[in-house]
Amino acid sequence: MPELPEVEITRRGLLPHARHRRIIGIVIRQPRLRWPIPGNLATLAHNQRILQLDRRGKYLLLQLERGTIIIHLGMSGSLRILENSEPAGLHDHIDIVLDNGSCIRLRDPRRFGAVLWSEPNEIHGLLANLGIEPLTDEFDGEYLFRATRTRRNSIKAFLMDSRHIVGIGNIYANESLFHAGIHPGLIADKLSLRRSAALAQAIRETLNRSIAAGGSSLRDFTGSDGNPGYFQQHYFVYGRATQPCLRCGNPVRLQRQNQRSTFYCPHCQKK
DNA sequence: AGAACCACCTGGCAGC
DNA sequence: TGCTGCCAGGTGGTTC
Repeated sequence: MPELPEVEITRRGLLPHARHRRIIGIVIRQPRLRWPIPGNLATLAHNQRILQLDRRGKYLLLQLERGTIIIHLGMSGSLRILENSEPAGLHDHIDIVLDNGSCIRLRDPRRFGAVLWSEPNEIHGLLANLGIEPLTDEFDGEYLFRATRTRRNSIKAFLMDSRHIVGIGNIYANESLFHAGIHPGLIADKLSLRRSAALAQAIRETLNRSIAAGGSSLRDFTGSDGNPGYFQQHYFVYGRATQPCLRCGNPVRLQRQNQRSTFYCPHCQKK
């Protein structure tokens, strides 16, 4: 489920349990994620304190004293804090064992996630070409307008391209375009300055609303049977094909776009 | 340079 | 009940 809000909720949920703790071991049960987990990760991270937990786009960054553990949740990944003695499930691929008897455990059934290592002062290749963070002040209508000027693909594909903007996946691209009243098939460089401002605002509000909703159940990050706090959300268009638009009542339409499902209201969203 | 498509993997669900 | 086919929240690499 992880797009920017889910990763941010994960970060906030883990933070109080992980920060200032020392890593005393790493248990790798299944190294074959999107890329192999480095075989020497336990050695690299051993005995180091977790100084900070950052997020860049959909990547979580465990900043250690000398290096960084980079975690991506892929399509199906989730992280929880558990007692180290808690038995691991089928898809629990790696534990980062902490010095207080707990561990950070990654579950990822589809194994599209990643756990990688970055040396101090190294800019990892995966992070090197990432675009703007949509929740920063620099991201506004003018920025979006300028960034789309020469882009001839659809605005939806543009929003989902992490080289331009990070953190917006299929769900929040659909939802943001709905809230801005913009048709997902609009060619990006046809977006007016005025509508760029509406879209930038819709993106911020959609992401922030979702973070606020998920943040209300952060306590679920601890304990053996809790789900990460982002499990239940309702959407305006995503997953609602043929159902009435919550604004105008006309049926929500489903269309394939760049091999992804695109949901929109043909009445509320115009090219 | 930029856009379109494929691949990686498993689980869940609809339809038969 | 069990099989088949299709779908899924991401994204780097390849091809055009």
